[in-house]
Amino acid sequence: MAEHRYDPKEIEPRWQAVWADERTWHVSNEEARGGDSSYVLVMLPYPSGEPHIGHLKVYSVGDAVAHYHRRTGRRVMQPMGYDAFGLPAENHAIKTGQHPRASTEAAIRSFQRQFREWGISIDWDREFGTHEPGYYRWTQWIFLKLFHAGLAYRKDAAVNWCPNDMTVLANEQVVDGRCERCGWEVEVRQLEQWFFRITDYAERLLHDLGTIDWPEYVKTMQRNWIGRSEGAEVTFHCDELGVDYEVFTTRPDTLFGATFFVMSPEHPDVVRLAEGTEHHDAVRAYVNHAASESAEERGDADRPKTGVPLGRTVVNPVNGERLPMYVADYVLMEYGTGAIMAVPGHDERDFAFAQEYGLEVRRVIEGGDELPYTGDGPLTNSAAEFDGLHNREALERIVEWLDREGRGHATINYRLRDWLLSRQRYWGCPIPVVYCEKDGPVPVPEDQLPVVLPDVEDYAPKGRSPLAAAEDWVNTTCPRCGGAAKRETDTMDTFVDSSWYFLRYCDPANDTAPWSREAVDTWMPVDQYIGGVEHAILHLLYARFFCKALSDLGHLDVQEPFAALFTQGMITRDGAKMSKNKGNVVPPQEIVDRYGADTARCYILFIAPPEKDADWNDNGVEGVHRFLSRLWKLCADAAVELPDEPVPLDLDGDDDRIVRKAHWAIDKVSSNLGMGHFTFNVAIAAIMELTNELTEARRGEASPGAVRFALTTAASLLFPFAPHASSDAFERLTGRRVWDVPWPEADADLLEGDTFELVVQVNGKLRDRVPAPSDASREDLLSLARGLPNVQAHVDGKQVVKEIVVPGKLVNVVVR
RNA sequence: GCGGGCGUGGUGGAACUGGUAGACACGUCGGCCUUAGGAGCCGGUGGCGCAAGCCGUGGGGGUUCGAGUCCCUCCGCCCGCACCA
Repeated sequence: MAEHRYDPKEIEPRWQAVWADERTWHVSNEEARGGDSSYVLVMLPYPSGEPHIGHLKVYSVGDAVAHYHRRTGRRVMQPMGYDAFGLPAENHAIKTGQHPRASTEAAIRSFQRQFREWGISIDWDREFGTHEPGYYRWTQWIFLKLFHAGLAYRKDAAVNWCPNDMTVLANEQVVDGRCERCGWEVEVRQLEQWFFRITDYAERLLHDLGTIDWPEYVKTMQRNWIGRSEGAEVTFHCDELGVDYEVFTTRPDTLFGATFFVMSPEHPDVVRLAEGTEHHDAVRAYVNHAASESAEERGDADRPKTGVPLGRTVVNPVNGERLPMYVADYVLMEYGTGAIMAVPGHDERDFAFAQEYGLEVRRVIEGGDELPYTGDGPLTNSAAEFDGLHNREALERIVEWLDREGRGHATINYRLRDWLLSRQRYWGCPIPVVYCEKDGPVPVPEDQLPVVLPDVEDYAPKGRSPLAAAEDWVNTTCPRCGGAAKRETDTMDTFVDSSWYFLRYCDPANDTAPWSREAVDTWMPVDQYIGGVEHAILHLLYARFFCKALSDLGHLDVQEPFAALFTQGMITRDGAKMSKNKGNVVPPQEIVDRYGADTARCYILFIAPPEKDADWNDNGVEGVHRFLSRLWKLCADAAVELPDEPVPLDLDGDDDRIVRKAHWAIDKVSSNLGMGHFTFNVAIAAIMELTNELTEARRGEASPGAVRFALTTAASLLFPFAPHASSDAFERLTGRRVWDVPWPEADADLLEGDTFELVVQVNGKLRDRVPAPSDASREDLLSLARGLPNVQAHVDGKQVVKEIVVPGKLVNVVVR
């Protein structure tokens, strides 16, 4: 007997060399245009240190999908790149003085090496890093396109500032009042910054969620983030200052219940309003106090309501009543207009405030035992023409009335804010703008791109970008007038870099345009996008926005970049997130060194359905390694021991069993990989079952042809999960490259046996199982069932009420 | 508070439209082989019971010949959002 030993250390590098030498996974745009193509994309990694176990998981998932698509007849692009700008490398530079480019590129080399060692089928001809001038030149180009379209603009606004990272943040990067990256409490600062006008796209970003195949919870998160609400804008006039104030309300039906009016402490008019009243000092003190509080303190809905009167009034447009004005921090400047009409009878927050300050609470909707009542019902205490109307009906009438009178109109409000893209940091894409004393902000002309990021001595942020110190670079001339000018020293949010990288993969070497239309038309949209949940809002929303904006500007023809999305769960250790602090990190390199990449990949896919979090278990790895070892050895032994015969025409005994099992496995694995299914754990279990069947058959009477067929099938089905072992076993058995061979197809005739196991129940309880012919009639099955001793024992002496037959499945005899 | 998801052996998890609950694997127990093994192979393993059998998918109720799956209700856990007017 041949003594083959499964040795991944020998097998894996050998196949990796083949794939590298032959550029097996390269696919040209020309090839893709010729046939059915598929773009399988895993979110590009941020290269820092070494890849971790999460990378191994996400690329194992992506690779399984890519391989399955290829072998079912599609031309697959699976590219790779690096989200190379970013704070960790810069912080490392501050600590060590090492240029962020050096540490980043070292990390990239480590990622590259490990991706090759894992055998991921990447088209390396399309690789890039977002920090390369050849890439960010086009990031700047996109900025200019958006600028010229009015979609990139500069404004002075209250912005989120992270005191630890020393930079402003986008709204999306503030979680619970803290910096999404470092966890520090965010402060509010008034600064002039660059924004992308993503709010112009709020409606489309919301609506088009209906057109894409994404997990429902991700869509829900995006919907919540966009936060559409329908209502009305209503004008309240302040006589004292002769100014109109608009408020947004979703409940114009409660207008007659408004008893006061509240403005946010950040509202620019607050202090001016109080001027000359006895409340002026108190208002200033309140505003200053609010500014000193963190977003987290401010955001607490449970704390008691506070506020100060402004000493002014506004007029309620529906009834002419004068409402006292207040400033209170429960009104947010960033939502609506920064001012509200307060209806304490029908709003819990307004009610709490009214209680605190002894203000009138008026019921204008019937219903509920006590106030505040937030439900529906008929109007009361309103105007004669509205009283008695159901409030939903009254709502529309009141808005119509406001509209006619010019005091308001129906409108839609969104929670979404414009995307603040400026960052006061060094290691990012320079914003291609110069400031001229005469012409103001002037965009750098396209033919002068890229604006290259200069080297600096000191990376430490000092409240302004470290780039400001690069004086030779900062001082330039105005492209418009030729006079002295200074460059923008902020860099772009790194989410800008990653909002279009999937387009660049389509045409990565293009040096006259970011992409050709033909190239993106060939590949876009991404057929299957795969990545972590943490990007449910940030990256996935920004990328969608970019696609829509670039399409509107005529550079693209896709509204949605990612037709289907899959989000994978985390790998934990002892139930906790792996982290260096906890000392529970499993480095993929260690597992790959010990068991080989195939074992590592299979284990991670076998452990649980990939969308779930799963706990790492060292023993589980051993089990998967045993399986691969057994299957590979069966194949390697059979290749030399068993003559290469065809499968016998008449199947019986062991031959019948293993050939049918092979077809069963084909069916099982295919249905767990196809049509957006990601149940790799079940697919791998099916290959294990086939392997177990074959281990047993080795002791039996199976013919060489049948065994070879079943083993070849097992090796072939294994390919998406363990490409090295699969390629090796398959080649030994057939002399062919498994990836050149189409995915096996199950023979429907062999999926259905001549006989099946009839389940026999009495009163729904299992009483026996007997083999029955597949083509047996209902009557045959019934009489077969009735004849069983165990059935008779439960039927005797009782009356048969009903008999249920499910052909091919079961018989249920109902007795009383 | 609002929205979404989940609850199955000692463990991770299977179970297509309601039709054999627990596939596959880990662990564990027993055996073989070994000087030895944390290697390999073979077999058992939801609970109770000598057995026939009974009980079992978070608790309770319902629909059905038949419920892990459908409906109602309660409990527990996870995730997202939250002073959003």
